[in-house]
Amino acid sequence: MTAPSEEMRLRKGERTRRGILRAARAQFQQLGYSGASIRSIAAAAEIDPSMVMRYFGSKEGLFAAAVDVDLRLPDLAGRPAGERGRHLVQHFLTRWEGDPVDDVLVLLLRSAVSNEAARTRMHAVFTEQLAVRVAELGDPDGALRRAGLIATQMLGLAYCRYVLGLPGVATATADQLVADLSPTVQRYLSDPLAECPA
Amino acid sequence: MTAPSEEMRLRKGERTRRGILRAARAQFQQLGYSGASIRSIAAAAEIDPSMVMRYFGSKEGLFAAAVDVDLRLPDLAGRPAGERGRHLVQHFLTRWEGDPVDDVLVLLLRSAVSNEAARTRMHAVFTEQLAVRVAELGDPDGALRRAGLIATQMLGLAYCRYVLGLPGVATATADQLVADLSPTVQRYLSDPLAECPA
DNA sequence: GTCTATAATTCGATAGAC
DNA sequence: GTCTATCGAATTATAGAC
Repeated sequence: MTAPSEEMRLRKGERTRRGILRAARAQFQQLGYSGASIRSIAAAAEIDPSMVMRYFGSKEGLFAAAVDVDLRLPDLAGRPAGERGRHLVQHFLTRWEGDPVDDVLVLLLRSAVSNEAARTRMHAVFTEQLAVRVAELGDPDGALRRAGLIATQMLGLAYCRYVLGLPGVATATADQLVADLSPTVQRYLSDPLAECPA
Repeated sequence: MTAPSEEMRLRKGERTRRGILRAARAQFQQLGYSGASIRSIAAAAEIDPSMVMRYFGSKEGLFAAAVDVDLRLPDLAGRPAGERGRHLVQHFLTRWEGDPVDDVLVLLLRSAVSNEAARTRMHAVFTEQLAVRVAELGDPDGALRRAGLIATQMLGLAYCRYVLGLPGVATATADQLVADLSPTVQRYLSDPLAECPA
């Protein structure tokens, strides 16, 4: 009989690695990039600080690994035009309500205010994931602006609800928010955009 | 003939104080609370680091002084109901476009992700300034939620345009943004809110 | 009021034993 | 793979000369 081995429960190294990443996300989220320290992250993960360096090379390497994110945006083109706004809002809220503290997009949101790498990553997520989905609906010229408008509303929601915990926003139910925000996103997806002045 | 004195050009202490505050806002905004240092702030203000301690007592004291903000929100009740959304969006954008880097609300927005004092201050601005204006329009029960919805849209805009510099948002003109966002804010001000589920 | 000097921490990163 | 020990740099804050 061989060791429990590679397949069953992950190799110990992989478990350690994930433990570090989880602790790192929590700390980067609460304290920002420079506020979090390798020492405190290691303490939270209950391992030695030198292990962090071994696995990720540097603090920057750890951060880059921590902010990898796939939004897994649903296909909107296959949906009735009138339901797309609601569907998109619902997708974000379902994802966030599951484990907001653990969601990488919220971490990116918090980190981007003081970290260039996080800003760059956020731009990539925006253009490669959100804008691409919007562009699939036609109006390729306006896709970037439509996606931008949607981003202002959805990132603003994440910021007010999960970062600030604003009274009127954090106390609302997810269903209320879906009902209130869906018409906005629906309009950004389908209504004519303002003309650019001469 | 007395000294040029207290009234004309401010006392030297006051000028120094303002210079420190201006430098501090710029650095806190770019680097976050822990990323900015008293030394670098003092260098930018071209004074000695110990002066900062003398004027503000500590880094926390300096920060608290730097994030004091008055939105100077216009009176909405005196306006035609249909123009309120546009008027409010226009107010924010005019203020931000003037000197976005220097605006204290954007500084608060950036700081609140990693600083408890900034979050607390943001809550106060929200309830004492925005929510109060919204409550003046009637529907006192829904005022907090309406104000919250407006906050998600306007703070989301500030975040995407001034913090992230997102392609579709940062490249738009202020007039385009006013046109695109006004209907949203107008709806949050006046449309019926979603019912709270049983 | 303004500066120098420095105390007291804390940080990221490295070297090397086991 | 995991740990101890430590370096060098940067930080906040204080004490005191002028």
